[in-house]
Amino acid sequence: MTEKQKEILSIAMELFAKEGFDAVSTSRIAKSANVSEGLIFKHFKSKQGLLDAILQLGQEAVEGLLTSLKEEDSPKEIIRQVIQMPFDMDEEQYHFWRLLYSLKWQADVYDESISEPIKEFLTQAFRKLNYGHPKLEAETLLILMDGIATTVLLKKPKNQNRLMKHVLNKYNL
Amino acid sequence: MTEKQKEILSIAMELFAKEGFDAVSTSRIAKSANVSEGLIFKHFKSKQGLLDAILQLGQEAVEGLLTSLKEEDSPKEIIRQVIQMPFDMDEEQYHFWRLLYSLKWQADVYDESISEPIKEFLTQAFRKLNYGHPKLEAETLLILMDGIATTVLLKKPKNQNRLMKHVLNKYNL
Amino acid sequence: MTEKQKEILSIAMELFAKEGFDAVSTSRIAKSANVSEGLIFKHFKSKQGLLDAILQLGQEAVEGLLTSLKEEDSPKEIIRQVIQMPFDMDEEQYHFWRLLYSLKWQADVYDESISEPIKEFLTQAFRKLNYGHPKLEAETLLILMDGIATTVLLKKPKNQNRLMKHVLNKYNL
Amino acid sequence: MTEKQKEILSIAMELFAKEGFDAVSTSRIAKSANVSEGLIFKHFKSKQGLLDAILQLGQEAVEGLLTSLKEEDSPKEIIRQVIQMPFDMDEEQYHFWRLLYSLKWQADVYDESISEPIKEFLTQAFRKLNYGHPKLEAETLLILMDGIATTVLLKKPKNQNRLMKHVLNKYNL
DNA sequence: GATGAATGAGCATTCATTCAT
DNA sequence: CATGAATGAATGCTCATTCAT
Repeated sequence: MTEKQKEILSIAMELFAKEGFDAVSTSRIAKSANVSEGLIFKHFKSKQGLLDAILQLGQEAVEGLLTSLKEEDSPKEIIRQVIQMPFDMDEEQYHFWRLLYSLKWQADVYDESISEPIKEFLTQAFRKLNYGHPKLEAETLLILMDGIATTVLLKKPKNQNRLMKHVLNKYNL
Repeated sequence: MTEKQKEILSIAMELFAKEGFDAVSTSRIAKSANVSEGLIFKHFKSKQGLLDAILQLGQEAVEGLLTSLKEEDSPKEIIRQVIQMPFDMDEEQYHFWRLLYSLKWQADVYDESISEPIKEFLTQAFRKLNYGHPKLEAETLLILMDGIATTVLLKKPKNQNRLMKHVLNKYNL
Repeated sequence: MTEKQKEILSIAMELFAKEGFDAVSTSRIAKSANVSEGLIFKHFKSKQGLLDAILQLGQEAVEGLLTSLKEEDSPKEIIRQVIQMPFDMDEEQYHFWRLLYSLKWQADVYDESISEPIKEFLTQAFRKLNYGHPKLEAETLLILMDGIATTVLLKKPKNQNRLMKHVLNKYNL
Repeated sequence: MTEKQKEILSIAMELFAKEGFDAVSTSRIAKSANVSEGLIFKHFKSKQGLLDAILQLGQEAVEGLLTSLKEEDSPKEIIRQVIQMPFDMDEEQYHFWRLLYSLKWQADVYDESISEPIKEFLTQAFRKLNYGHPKLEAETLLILMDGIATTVLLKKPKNQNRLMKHVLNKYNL
């Protein structure tokens, strides 16, 4: 992958994340990335192809996270890690997740495949801890994390730390 | 407001909700509503004006909900009502909220003014019930409700009822 | 049909005829016809749709010619009329036929439906005149007329009249 | 000329012939010929240069045909040879002539230089056979052959042989 | 109130072509 | 000889919007 290709991907992800896929034209991406508009299409075939490439890259990063979850077997630690997830993102991750969350609202794109394996881990963790409805408990926690991610992505709230501790506390962590 | 105006608003809300504001052209709205494209601009000045009119109408409906909260003074009842909110929406409300939630991700549009008064009610309710951090507790519950609303709007899950009961149970309701 | 629509059709036909469908951009047509480019698409949906509208119009004109052939029952007169056809075209017809002939070479577009009924008339005429192979004779004459039309459309030769008489003479007319 | 150059020429001729010069992009030629797009421009300077090279090659082949006509001095044989020309083409010739015929309709490209010397031969042949208007007769025959070539190139008709004999018969051959 | 003709800017995409390697 | 990254202009087409009727 060329330097320019990376530049295009990074700039496009940022713009898509901030303003939405439809609201950003390929011409703007080209200008922001200081390349010709044609180059985008040479490398990524279409605007959609560009988006796909971005998602592909993010997907791979996400899978890294999952591996670390997989290696953990203390149930408390698994729950703790899931709760902490949305609270530490670097700039790159921030853009990726913002993009992913905004895409969910576009027609047909909703895709739960990312959260499905996490739900599995959580369910087992809650079962080990003898929760009454481990699956429902896992779902509820994931939904809460979804809400937290949304808040973090949209409001960048100042009391993130207190919020995190409050949630950890709810699960006796 | 004429019959045609209502028709335009309703159709536009549905399309915006399902596919996103940017992804729906005024021409498609006109065709779907069986009116001329010109009429949309006669009545609503611009595409943005059309969106504003939709949001205005929804806002008024939301304020109705708030009034009923205001008249309630049992803290448990207030919390119960907030938790139940996302679980019973009719078709019209469904479109409105889906639109509102999708708009949050567009540049600059984020607007917490709707949830702010609810947060106030919840904080007071939790305080009356002697929760340790009533404000944080209110924020957390609202975030959870946000996550639940997202799930309901995007996945229309089948176990809505169990989920609702599970959450109510967490707050001893 | 608006004045502007007619203008677009006429200008487009001329440009397509002179330079070929692919070689003429919709932007050039718009400029030549003094209308906005958008208008072309409002009225004719696509560049292809514009071409179709042109062909449609020409087709109707051609069918007029056929009716006059149909009413003729002297075989000699039928043959004479067919031979004379390519020699008297006004400017409008000239453009139409040039366009039609140039389109034949584009992939897949070849369409003999126009000449088929004429071939039928000619075959019967030659049969009445006791030609040995009336169908083959009709085909040959049509092929010759095709060649003549090509010459007339491309070279606008000066000796058209002599050529016409020479051909008429070959068929004892 | 390298193998790759020949490949490019051959593929390009076929595509130009089938779909028209304008309708075929250099990128498609490159892909079809399994070479890089850059190579086409290295060898042929421009898309037009590529076309010129193709025509050049064809021209040389045509001149071969003329030499054999030149060596024939029986007038009947000359006429026979001209009539037979369009009826026996191999694949390569077929593409070349289809391309040449399609190019005639493009602006300005009409070029009679190829047929001019043949017209000369025919005129002399008809004169030797004491036809009344040898030049007009030559022109008419060439026009008929043009029509026949068009038919053969576009329709690949099944009765080519009967058609050829019918024409030969018209000239007592 | 309602239509539909008309616009001009912008869109994603493709084009022929150049050039460093 | 050959590639493939890179360009900038042009393409067909859609957009939100205006306006005369």
